[in-house]
Amino acid sequence: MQTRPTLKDVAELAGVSFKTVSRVVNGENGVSPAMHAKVQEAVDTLGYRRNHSAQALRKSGQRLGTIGVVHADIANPFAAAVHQAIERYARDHDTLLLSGSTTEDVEQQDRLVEAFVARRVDGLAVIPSGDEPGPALRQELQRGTPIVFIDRDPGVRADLVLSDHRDGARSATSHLLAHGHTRIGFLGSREQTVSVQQRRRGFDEAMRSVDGAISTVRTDLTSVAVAERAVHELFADRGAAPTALFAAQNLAATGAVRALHQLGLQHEIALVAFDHIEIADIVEPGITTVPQNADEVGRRAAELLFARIGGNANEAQRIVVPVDLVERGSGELRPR
Amino acid sequence: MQTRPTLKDVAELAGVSFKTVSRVVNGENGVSPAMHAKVQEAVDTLGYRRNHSAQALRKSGQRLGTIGVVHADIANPFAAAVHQAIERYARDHDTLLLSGSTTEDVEQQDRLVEAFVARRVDGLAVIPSGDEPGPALRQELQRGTPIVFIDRDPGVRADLVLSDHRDGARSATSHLLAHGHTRIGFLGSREQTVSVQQRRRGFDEAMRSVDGAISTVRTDLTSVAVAERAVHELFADRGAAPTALFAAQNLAATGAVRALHQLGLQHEIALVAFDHIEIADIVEPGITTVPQNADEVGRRAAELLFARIGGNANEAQRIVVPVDLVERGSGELRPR
DNA sequence: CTGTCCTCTGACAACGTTGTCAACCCCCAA
DNA sequence: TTGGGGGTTGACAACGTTGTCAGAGGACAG
Repeated sequence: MQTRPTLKDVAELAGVSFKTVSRVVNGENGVSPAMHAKVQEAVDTLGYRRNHSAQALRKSGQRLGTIGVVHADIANPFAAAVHQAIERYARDHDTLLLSGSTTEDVEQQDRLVEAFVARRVDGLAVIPSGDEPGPALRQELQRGTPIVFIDRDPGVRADLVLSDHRDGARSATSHLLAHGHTRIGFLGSREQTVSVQQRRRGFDEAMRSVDGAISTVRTDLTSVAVAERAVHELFADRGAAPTALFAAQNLAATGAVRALHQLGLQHEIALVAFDHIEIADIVEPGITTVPQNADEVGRRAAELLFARIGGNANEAQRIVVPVDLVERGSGELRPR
Repeated sequence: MQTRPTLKDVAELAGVSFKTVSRVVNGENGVSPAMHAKVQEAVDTLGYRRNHSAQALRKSGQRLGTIGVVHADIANPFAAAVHQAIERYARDHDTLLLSGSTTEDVEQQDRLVEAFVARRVDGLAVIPSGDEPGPALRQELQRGTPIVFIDRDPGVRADLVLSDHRDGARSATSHLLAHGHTRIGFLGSREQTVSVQQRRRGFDEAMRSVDGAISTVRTDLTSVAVAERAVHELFADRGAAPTALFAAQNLAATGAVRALHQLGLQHEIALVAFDHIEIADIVEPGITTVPQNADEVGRRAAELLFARIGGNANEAQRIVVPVDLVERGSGELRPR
């Protein structure tokens, strides 16, 4: 990439001072029409684009119209939907998104935070990995950098928007219990992930409320394939196996559905899945889910973040977006 | 956000010149151990982070470790998967991703390109919207800015990585024809989208190769809901309706599957879908697909882009990633 | 003991932009 | 005719960093 034209280059071509070009480029008034036209022509000829770094440097301390989004896994449909919701909001505020994905690695998360901070983003939206922030993120929190956490409690006081994991899991589990199940399997993804821990807690609470209810727990089902295998193992011995499953995360849910179908058990083993599943209503039986509202989560998070960036210094807020169970058949199967 | 500490602030605290701090921060040698320790302590105390804008400005013309990714729709699973593949590659090259989504709007695409260029990204990866680039993008191409296009032919000479849309559509359609169908419906998303045009072309070619084959074409099915409705309409009059469907895009495919199931036609009307569908093997019958290899597409695109950034000045390359049909049942249904 | 070289440190300019201020020109009123 | 004022334009500093260069001081050889 060759060097780009600067204000000075344009000025030279137009035969004026570079400050005048700056005025034209920024649409400031106090430039005569003739001068404006002459400069504009030179700008177009050279294809001048303002150097954002120089501008940012000059106006350091001010907002620059960029926020950083730190994902745990951008390929997760929930994360992608949240991303889109944030972007939609940001666009209305003339703000761009820098983004990165940590693959659930706290160190990579810190590296991203440092890279974003070095670029002097106006603020950060973080879907936190691990159970607590790394040193870099912690320091930014302390500095008062505008930060909003999404989907998972970061374990520190800060703005946070998340679904009601615990209540969703509790109602999913209660739903299964209400349909007569007493042996229920819990399928979780990364055990370290706080949101999953919350769902686990909701599950446990519901199970404890019924005498004699027996839990079977499988965690660290971090991909569709792993979850699929786990369910196969679970039903290798039908005698001890649960009669219903609560899949606490979308990938685990997909794996579970797949395995149940492969085993021909989809009409016998009840299933409730946390999070949205694309064609939950097409499979037979339809999959009862507790879908998250990614749009709402993303939008509320963006609102909080931009409020902070705008100078809001109130106490940290915690927004819990409710979730509601959607019956589609799989969760209403009764034990044989 | 209050102002951040600068080299000068650290220098003052440590009682040295700011140039010495610069040396320590950059790990340059020629600093005595005692000095290094003293400075490092001050750096840690203040939580100094280098100002990327200033660094970028000073070394203008050099690479800065940021690339811009312009999506047409980041929430599309294919795009998200490509994004992730690019990021994985970029991370190995110490490069960050700036990203934005155009919602298929050429003007928004140009706005994003300008914003990225203003930030002096090292290069751009673009999933192009519309059928030709806007003026800003066009200018960057002319400037020789490293740019790689993904998934869709942009209509200009430039590096390009895409799936073999035409061949995939042709083989999908031939597959249906080979199973005895002569009335086949084409379900397309945005008609302006080049990749969809290519799939349409492949479909037409296959249809023309068989005497008496009748096409029914529905396009601009831009969401699952719209596609669903279109399929309902298509089968309002069973007499004239096709006996098989080729869904040329993932959202259209999902809509089609949903409608067929609602109509109870999933065992009568054959269906082949372009692109990956998450639980294609779970529904009954399984959905025969022509999946794209998003990982491969993203990786190859990143390779091309980084080669350009690295100075490769060879002629523009066009990489076509093959696609292969996967039989799962829905595409092998024969007409009644 | 002196000169030379090497190590460490600092002064200064420059990157491209914007804010401040001064200078200029022309017009109009006294 | 002259002075003042408004409208334009330009000179210059500053943002925070890195590259260049020079200077200070110590070690070592002659």
